[in-house]
Amino acid sequence: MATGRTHRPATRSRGIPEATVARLPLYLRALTALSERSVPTVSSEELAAAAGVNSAKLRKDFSYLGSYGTRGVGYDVEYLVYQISRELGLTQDWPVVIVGIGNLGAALAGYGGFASRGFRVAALIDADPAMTGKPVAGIPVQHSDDLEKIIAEDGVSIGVIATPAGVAQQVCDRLVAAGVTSILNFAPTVLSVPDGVDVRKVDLSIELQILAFHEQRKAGEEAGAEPGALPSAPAPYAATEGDAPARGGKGGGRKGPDGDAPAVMPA
Amino acid sequence: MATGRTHRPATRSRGIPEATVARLPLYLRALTALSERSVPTVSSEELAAAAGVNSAKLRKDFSYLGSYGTRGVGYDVEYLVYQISRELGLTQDWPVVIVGIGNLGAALAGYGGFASRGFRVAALIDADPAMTGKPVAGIPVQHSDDLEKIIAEDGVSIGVIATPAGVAQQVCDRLVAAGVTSILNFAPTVLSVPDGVDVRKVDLSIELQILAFHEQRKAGEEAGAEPGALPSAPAPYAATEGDAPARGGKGGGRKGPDGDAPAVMPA
DNA sequence: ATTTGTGAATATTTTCACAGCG
DNA sequence: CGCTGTGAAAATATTCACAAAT
Repeated sequence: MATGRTHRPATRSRGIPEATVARLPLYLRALTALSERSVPTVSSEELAAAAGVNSAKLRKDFSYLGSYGTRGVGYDVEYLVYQISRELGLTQDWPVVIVGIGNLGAALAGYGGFASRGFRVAALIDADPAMTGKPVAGIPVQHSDDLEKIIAEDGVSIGVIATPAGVAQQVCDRLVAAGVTSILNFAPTVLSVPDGVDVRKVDLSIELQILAFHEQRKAGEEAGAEPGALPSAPAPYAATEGDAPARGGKGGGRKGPDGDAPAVMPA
Repeated sequence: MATGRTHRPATRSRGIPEATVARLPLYLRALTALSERSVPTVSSEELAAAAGVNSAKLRKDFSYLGSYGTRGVGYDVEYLVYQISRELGLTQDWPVVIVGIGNLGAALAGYGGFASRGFRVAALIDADPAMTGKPVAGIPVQHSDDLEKIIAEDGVSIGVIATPAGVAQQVCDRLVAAGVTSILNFAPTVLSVPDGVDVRKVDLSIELQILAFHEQRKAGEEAGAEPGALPSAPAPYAATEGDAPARGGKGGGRKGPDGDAPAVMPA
């Protein structure tokens, strides 16, 4: 899903399925909340509800980690918090650098959820000289000229890119060259990285588009058809020509000077 | 994946698989970039590379939309942009409200990727009276007292929650009561919503945790075992007791006053 | 009595590989 | 030819349902 190319069966290693890995943080969050309320044990049913999944799935997920529950009783909260943390690698310290300190970068820097897990914001990096030295969330911003040095000195292996899309790839290249092997990308671009480097992306507008899709569906279903909008099923095989840009029409093409690519994203 | 309970076959309607829907925005972005460079056609191979997927998957995805390509040639860029936009519901205008105007909310408000698709930031809402009237990204912040009125007046059906976790559920409840049926949640909480309301979540720290998992794997593989860290396979069935919080130990339990739950997230 | 852990059944997603069309 | 569109196969993921454990 993120690794370079065909390489290993993706879900390799001791073979915890990717889908399960993606849910572990969810369970961990729910468990941490219970832990804080000093709840000693939970059943799969309760925990599943708190995490927003169904209990069969949760039990199956946990079964990949080992037999950490007690039949007839449930799971010991503290014990499970520890086991999941360990599995996720959160029992060790992960220094992280955030590159691009605009609104988003600042939000990330101040985000409590990082510090409370094994993550430590080792440095904030921005290309704007005016930002250099300015403290954001209590951490002084450093200039991107020093990127390589910072990464080497702190032994950083995880980088967060919160720059404008236009410079994301070059920032990525520098991070990778400097030794970073995991990247969380907020810029709306596909990053290409060498094999062995993991990239995960968070694209704010993609999520909205998925919502729009479902929203549209709801509107179309609610009463046969909509006024202006297309009705439910625009039969496959181009039944809906007419107001579509005449297929193959190579001429001008609409789309103002605001299309999308250089996405303004705060830097 | 977000709808209330067992209800409809999830991937219902004209039956575009969820996995495909989730990739359409990706294709759209790549196509828009091509469109801006006035590229008239693309092959599945090229487009797949630009979108970061493999070409068989892309062709399969497009096959759910209809036969929009030309054998031996490829896909007409403009035509495909239109078809995907329409499928995603982006040919109509979606007014969106953002609740919680901290760093994150401000980043979202200024995010170019919204405006460039069918999304229009109809209002920014914050509970802090000091924020009221202050323009953020050119839009004046409104007070949350007026939330219901704003949603009704603008016919908003999509809401973005960027508040602290502690108030996310109540904000959600108000949004839903006021008529919002799709929610994008950035607060690290599981929101419960009535049937028929879609929720998608973006959790910044979850993504990092998934990266940490893979990062840990890399470290463990690279040379048999690690110094301090656990080696690759902590055999199932609790082989790894010892430094774990004695199972069932109900007493104190570690965990400072910084656990996680009330997550500080900027408001 | 409960509630876990898990095989087996089902559903979904990805990938292969090639017929068919332009 | 080259490239799409798609059945069929393979791989993943989810759900069922119940035996086993406390």
